Amino acid sequence: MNPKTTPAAPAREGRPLPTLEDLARAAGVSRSTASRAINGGSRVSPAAQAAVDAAIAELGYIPNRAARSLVTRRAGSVALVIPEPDARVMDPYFAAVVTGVNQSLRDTDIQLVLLMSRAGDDSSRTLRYLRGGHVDGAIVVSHHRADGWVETLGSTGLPTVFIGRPWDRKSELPFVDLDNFEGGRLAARHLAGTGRTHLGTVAGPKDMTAAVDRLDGWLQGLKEAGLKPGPIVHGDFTTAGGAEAARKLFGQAPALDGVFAASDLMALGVVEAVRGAGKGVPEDVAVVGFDNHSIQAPNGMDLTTVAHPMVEIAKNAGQLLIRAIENTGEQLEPVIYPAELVVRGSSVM
Amino acid sequence: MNPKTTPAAPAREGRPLPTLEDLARAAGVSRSTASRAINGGSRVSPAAQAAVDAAIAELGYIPNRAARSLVTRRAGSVALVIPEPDARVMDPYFAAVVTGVNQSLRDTDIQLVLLMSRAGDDSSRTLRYLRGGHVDGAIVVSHHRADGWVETLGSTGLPTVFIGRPWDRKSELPFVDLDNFEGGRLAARHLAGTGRTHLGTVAGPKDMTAAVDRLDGWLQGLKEAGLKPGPIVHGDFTTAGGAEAARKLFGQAPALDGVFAASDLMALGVVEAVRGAGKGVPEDVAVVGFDNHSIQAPNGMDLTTVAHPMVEIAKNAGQLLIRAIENTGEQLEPVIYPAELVVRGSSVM
DNA sequence: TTGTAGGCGTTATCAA
DNA sequence: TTGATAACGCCTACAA
Repeated sequence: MNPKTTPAAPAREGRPLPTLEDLARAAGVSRSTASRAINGGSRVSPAAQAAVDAAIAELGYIPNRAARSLVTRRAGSVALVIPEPDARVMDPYFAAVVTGVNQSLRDTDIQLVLLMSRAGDDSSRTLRYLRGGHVDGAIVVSHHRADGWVETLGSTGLPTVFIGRPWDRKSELPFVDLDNFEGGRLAARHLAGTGRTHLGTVAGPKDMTAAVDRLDGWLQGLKEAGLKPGPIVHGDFTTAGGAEAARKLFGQAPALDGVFAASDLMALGVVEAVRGAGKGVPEDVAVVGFDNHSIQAPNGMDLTTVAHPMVEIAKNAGQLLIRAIENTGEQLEPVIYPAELVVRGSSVM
Repeated sequence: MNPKTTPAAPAREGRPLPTLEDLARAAGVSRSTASRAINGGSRVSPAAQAAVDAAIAELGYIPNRAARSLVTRRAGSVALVIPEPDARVMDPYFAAVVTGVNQSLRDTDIQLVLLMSRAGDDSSRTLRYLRGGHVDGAIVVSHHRADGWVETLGSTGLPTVFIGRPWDRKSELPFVDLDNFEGGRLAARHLAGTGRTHLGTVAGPKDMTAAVDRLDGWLQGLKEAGLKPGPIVHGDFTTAGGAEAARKLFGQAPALDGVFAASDLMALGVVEAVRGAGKGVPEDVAVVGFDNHSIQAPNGMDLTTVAHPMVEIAKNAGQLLIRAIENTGEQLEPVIYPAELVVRGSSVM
């Protein structure tokens, strides 16, 4: 508890906002009746309801949520926690997640707030926010191994849902995820099935479960197909990272005829690198990505990829969170979406 | 006041969070002393302070912000309002804005929350959130003509700063912006100065001041140079939109030798379209963008553009908001950054 | 330096 | 159907 520079607290100027008291007086009813009229209006006479409604419009009354949440123990908002440096906050993946979560909240009176806690930054500020009763629950996305969100949130009792399997397998916290393992396996099967034999891998960050699971599945698939895994390089899920990784790959093994990249963005980088080296996709090198971002490589070539219904997954996470908040005592189980391969031009001629 | 589906409110399970009362008891002091120890510790004996600190650690105490804000009238957080459909939420511009605002809050105990209110969606939910005392102030970015944020927020008294000049010129609300008019003018001067005479325009959305100001400045610059404005098409600030606009442009006037696009993303689309038509940049057509996003066109050609220090601008907006919240009564003036042209390969040979 | 008492705006309980 | 009244958790004069 040592706020750095909490600014002094001179109350804001201007007329104070109207309170329930003011509203009740204007409507000629008691505070309690006004309160009931505001919240659904059960056991309120039509006359009283009308009077209160009129007063609301006249005064521009809006309930003070701090006061309300103090007694209801509900904040009326949920957080989407993004433990990424702000630069990466804005990639298509997060756009999809935001879209999906918003969809799940559409018929609700719950407001979504995005919380970004930079790694290395004082994430305890975010934690205080989360635990201080500002939100009724949290969805954590893009969780990294060392960020500690699982333990931290798990111990607070704040309803929490992860998008993407969290690291701590013992954790009881529910999550929604794609079957990343199976996705990797499908990629291996596909490339093996089309006759590719010298395969390289551009894996994702080692500290994210999605990357690890995709890699594990891919290796398992290769094994089942009787193929040896070729060189493996880890990228950061970005296009530039994918290109760089691909160059390393071909530096180690110039004869590769197939590459699996753990994200479409990286796959795009791989395509660039292959072409930059004067080779063709898919004639010389087949490329398979992951996510089905419907990105096109520069000259209109489409990427073979593993479908990843991110919007749907995020939406499901939102619904799960709502159930966790309403907490009927039920144990919420993880939800895992099946993986599906989408074959396009980058891997078959 | 008619919450759609406010879920029933069964309090969350589990042990209740420790309260100040619990803390004080554990520390063997009174509530007030505990409170003082928590908030800066003035007039607290070292012994009492130590006892309270120990109890905090032991209990994992975190103040309930709803209760606190009820009495202090401070929420400890500010909102960044983004009135865009969630799909567009995640472009580089917003990434820069988030980065900048976060920087301004770095030494503060204030948490930044992102609020996205889709156009067409019930933005009153966002408004209730804003007015309900959940935040101490708001920064509005990407404000559109019809979204009503100026009037709405202006009337609430909530400290508000706009990034980008708001529509309502009468508004007293402070804002931070680039000198977009001058930026457009610089672009015109530059193209005229390099001998281009048949100029096309890819303007931005008509309902955003940045787009309008850039266009006005550009037209003014052309006038000063004695050039007639060629065809004008409005795009949506995206690459695809820019390409489409460029094709229309060349459909109307095939002999264009220069194009000004009101954003780098659109300029990129213009470059694509020009090349797609078998012409060269800059030999046949010079292209000038806006924003200095340091994007490269596919084959490594760099864009001439108008610099737009978005991070810096957003940071300034955050600082302005903090001052508005601390409100020493001073009238906060708009801040306008000078425009600067960055000449690169897309406009000169 | 400490503790007591009152109030912030709302909802919930319980008589009337 | 209505209206007192008591919390909710915290801060802050004020008095000790």
